[in-house]
Amino acid sequence: MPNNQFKRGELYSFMTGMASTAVARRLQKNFKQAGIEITIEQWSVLYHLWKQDGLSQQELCKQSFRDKPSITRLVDNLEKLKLVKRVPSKADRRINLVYLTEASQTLQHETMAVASETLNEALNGVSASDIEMCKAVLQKVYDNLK
Amino acid sequence: MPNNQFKRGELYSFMTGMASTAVARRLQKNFKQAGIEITIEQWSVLYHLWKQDGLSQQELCKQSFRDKPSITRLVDNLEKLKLVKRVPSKADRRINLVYLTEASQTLQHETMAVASETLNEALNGVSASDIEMCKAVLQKVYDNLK
DNA sequence: TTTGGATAGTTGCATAACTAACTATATGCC
DNA sequence: GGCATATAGTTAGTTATGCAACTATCCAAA
Repeated sequence: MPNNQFKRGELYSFMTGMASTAVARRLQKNFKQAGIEITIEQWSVLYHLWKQDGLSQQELCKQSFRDKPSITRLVDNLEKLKLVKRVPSKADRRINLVYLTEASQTLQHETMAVASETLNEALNGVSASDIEMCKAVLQKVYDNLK
Repeated sequence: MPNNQFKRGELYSFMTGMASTAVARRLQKNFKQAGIEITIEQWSVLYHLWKQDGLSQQELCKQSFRDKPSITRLVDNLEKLKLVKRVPSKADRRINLVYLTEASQTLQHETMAVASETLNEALNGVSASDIEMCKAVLQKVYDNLK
């Protein structure tokens, strides 16, 4: 086994996603402060629907990197909040297509503004090239484990 | 508001900690394959006790970046598994000191080996200098939000 | 046509997270 | 001493995750 490039104390923060946890927590807090009453997990589902409405739950699984039960329950909760609606596919009755409601359509700009602000807070003082480097490493890590 | 340095599609993966989630999941899987029946959250608590045994729950909160209820329940579950033991402090009866058991002391090397392997998998093909850069960015992000 | 395998989604169970409200103990100031 | 305040830890409620087992539907090959 090759020596791992992380020293022992650094291994921990990488393993436990210290930075991304902090970002997620701050985003949640900023949503709340802006009067937006959704969780970041719910937001992440809406995020994909804003890009393309009417995705199936299966497609939401893939795009949000969650398993099927997680999506089932997130969509359950989003439906309770009247932010999405399940519509059975006519072509294949196994499939539920998930559609945005008017309420969630209007949420898009508001939440994206908060997310951008949060990201600016998080990345304050980090150069664009360092961000690019970091993104590339994280992508590589993800691909390595896929 | 300044333009944020992430393009829209990239914002998402950063916000949701795609890479660190993948690492955590893989580590959990590798623990299981090695016959180690603990969660990575439990492991992260033991990790701090291996560095210094007999920490209070409050100190575990700080070091593992969790709130008090989370630590209460993690210690509950670790105690059920006979991996730690709560000992009330004699100096201050509000405080529980958390001590490793023999069983968890022997777990240390085994789990650290699996963690190192997992990290090597994750970082395969990433240069040492890129890792340094990435670590620095993540640390900066964490500090920005602290 | 039927049967067996694959796919989409749901449900149950255990663990873990955050918030808020709570108990118990310690400490400092009058 | 006694009261206010701070600190350590627990409990309750909601949301989310992972795994395993389940139902329903589709499809293809015998």
